Amino acid sequence: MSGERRKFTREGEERRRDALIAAALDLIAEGGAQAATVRAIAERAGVTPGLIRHYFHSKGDLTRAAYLNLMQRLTQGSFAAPDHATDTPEGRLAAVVAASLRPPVMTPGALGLWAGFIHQVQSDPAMTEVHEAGYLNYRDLLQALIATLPGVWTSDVLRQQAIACNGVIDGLWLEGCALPHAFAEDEIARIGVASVGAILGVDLLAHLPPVATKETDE
Amino acid sequence: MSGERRKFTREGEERRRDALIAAALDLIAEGGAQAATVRAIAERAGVTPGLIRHYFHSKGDLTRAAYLNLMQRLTQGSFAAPDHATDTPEGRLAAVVAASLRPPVMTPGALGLWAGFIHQVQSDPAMTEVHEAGYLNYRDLLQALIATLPGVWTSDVLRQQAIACNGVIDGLWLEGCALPHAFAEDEIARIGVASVGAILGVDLLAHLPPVATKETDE
DNA sequence: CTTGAAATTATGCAAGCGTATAATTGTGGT
DNA sequence: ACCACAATTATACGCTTGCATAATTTCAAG
Repeated sequence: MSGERRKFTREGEERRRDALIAAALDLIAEGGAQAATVRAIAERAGVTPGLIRHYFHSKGDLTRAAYLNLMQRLTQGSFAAPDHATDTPEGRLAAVVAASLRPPVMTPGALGLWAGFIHQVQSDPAMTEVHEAGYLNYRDLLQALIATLPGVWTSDVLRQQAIACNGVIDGLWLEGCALPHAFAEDEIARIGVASVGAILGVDLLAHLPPVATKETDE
Repeated sequence: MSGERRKFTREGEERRRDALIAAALDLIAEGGAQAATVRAIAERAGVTPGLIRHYFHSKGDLTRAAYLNLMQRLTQGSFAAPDHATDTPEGRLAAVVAASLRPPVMTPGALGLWAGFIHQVQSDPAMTEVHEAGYLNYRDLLQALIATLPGVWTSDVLRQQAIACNGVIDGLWLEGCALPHAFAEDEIARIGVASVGAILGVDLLAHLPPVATKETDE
């Protein structure tokens, strides 16, 4: 009657690490950083707590790995265009902005996730570096896209435009995540595309890609 | 030799509540929500932990009160113009935007503080309400300011402009808080004023108020 | 079929958490 | 000068946390 020892199967190291990271991100998104305890993460990943310390030197290590993973997926989600049939610079830019302000990038869970890391980003130098790299990477991609637009600007102006566009996108992303029901369907994406266009002096709204309805990606 | 019982003085209820709230906000800003334990808050406020439950029904109660306090101070910080000698609509708007993107509103601690509450804002209906009210209040003040600008727009366009302007401000605030050293002195404020101007089709940069140097506010 | 190393589980520990409750102390009214 | 009451401190309890370590199980190689 005494509890039998739990059966298990050996998995590759990579799969286990990924599963643990995914579990941690899930929990942070749902319940904040405080909900991502060692025990909860293990349970969600289908293992026992001790295994975490077998794959990660400490909980902080797992946290850092999870944040890196998150940043990569966020940038990819915005810049990996699903089917940008449009081949004009305006069309590509509008597609990136819209993708950043729609699911699955703009999601209540995404905001909680991001917020759950902020303090560690500010206090842990290693995470500050990851954050800064991710931010600058996103902004540089955006700036490269802006540079393809018709018109010529100095690199200084270009930089300021990229910062400003990145700002609108982030700010609208934030508000759309925080108060989803305060806006109409796809309203944030439309406002974002229009605003980026206004900042750059280009009409982007005409290139707003339609919201994907039920496409099974793959 | 056994520890003598600690001396204390009675304070007014309001002062004690304020002190506890201030201590909680300090700790969250410094170390995230996890650092704001009952014991740490009490120590920071100069009292013993039990007193918290004498003034607040639970720790969650204290947290809610602290968030309300924070939101009020943030809005006030942006809209309580210090010395807006400028009396033009453009000048007033530029002053609000600039104030939102300078200390003491734009501060590393402010971001940590805000992020520390996000999850509770999303899960606790009472805090969702406080957040939504604070957001809409800020946006409405902004929209009222925009409406005083020359030119006539439909209320629909006005609403979208307010959302967009609020978005740039929030986004730039976020990035300025998160990566203070990634931008030049007052660069964020300048970009913010310029971007809001671009979105509204008005030249606001000419009205950018100078950064206050050493004025002892009072 | 055995064996041995690696992966996984199980158990335990010290510290910290929020909360409840009892014991004291300061203070204004009489 | 006292006294009662509210403000404050002190103590204790049950629970959870991250981490360390020992005991087992899987699985591939020989």
